[in-house]
Amino acid sequence: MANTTYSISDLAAEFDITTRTIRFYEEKGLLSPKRIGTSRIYDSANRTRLKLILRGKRLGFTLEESRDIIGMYDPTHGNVDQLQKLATGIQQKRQQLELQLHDIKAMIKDLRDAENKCMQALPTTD
Amino acid sequence: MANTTYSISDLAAEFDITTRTIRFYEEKGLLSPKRIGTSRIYDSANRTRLKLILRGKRLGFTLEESRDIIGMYDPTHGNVDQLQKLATGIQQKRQQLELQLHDIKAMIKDLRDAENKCMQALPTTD
DNA sequence: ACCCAAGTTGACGTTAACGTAAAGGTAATG
DNA sequence: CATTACCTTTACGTTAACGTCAACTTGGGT
Repeated sequence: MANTTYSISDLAAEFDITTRTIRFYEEKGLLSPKRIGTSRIYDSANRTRLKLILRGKRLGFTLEESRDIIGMYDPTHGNVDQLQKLATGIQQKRQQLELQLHDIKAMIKDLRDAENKCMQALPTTD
Repeated sequence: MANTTYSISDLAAEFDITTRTIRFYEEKGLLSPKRIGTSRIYDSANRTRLKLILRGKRLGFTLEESRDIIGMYDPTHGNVDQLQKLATGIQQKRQQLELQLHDIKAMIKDLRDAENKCMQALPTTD
C-alpha cells in the first residue's frame, strides 16, 4: 500500500495557500506532520485535516474553533464523562451551524430578490 | 406615523454589542445615522442595516464585504452600465454563498456522524 | 565539487475589528 | 446646583492570522 505523502509545498500548491500558513497552523496545534530529518512529511490524514481547517475558515471560524470542531470528529478519547461532554459540545456546534445555515439561506434569498429588481430596472432586449 | 428612533445604546443593548462597535461601523462607512446636536439618532432603516452587518459577521464576512453586499440591496444607482456591473456582482456573491451553503451542510453532516459515533460509544440506559 | 531549489527556524511587520481609557459636553433629577 | 446618566471625540492598546525578510541547511542533478 503506497501510502501517499506530501511535502509542505505540495499541499500549499494544491490548496492555494502559502507554506507559511501551513507552518502557522502547525504552530497553533492544528497539524502535526511526521518529519524526515527536519523536513515535514504529510500523509493523507494530515491533508484531510488541512482541508477541514480551510473549510472552517471559509465559514468564518477561528482556528481555535476549527481545532475544537475537528477534535470532535474522532471519539478516541475513552472516558465516559469525557464522551458526555463531547456529545453536548457537538450538539451545541451543530445548533450554531443550523443558525448559520438559516442566515445563509436568508442572504441568498435577499440577493435573488436584489437580482430580480436589478433585472427589471435594466432594459429588455426585445 | 410615529417613526420610531433609537439611541446608540438602544441598539447596542438590543443586539448585544458595544456602542464602540456601532461607532466603528459608522467610521467604516456602514452606517450614517442622523444627528440631534451631536447625538446619533437611528431610524428603522439604520437598524435594519445594522442587522445585516451582524448577519454578515456571523457568516464570516469582513465589514468591507458586508458593505458591498448591503450596497447590492437597493438599485438606486441609475446608470445602465452600473446596473449591469451590479447584476454580475450580485450573481458572483450568490455563487460564493452557494458554496458556503454546501460547506455548511457538509459540516453539519460530519457533526451528525460524529454525534452518532459518540452515542454508540456511550452506554445505553436499558 | 558545485549549485540550486526547497526545506528549516527565528523574528519583526501588518491588517481588521474592535477594546479601553481619557477628557469633556448636556440634560434631567433629587 | 450638584450629581447621575448618557452622549461625544481622540487616541493608544490588543488579538488573530498570517506576510515578509534574513540567515541557514540539505538532497539532487551536472
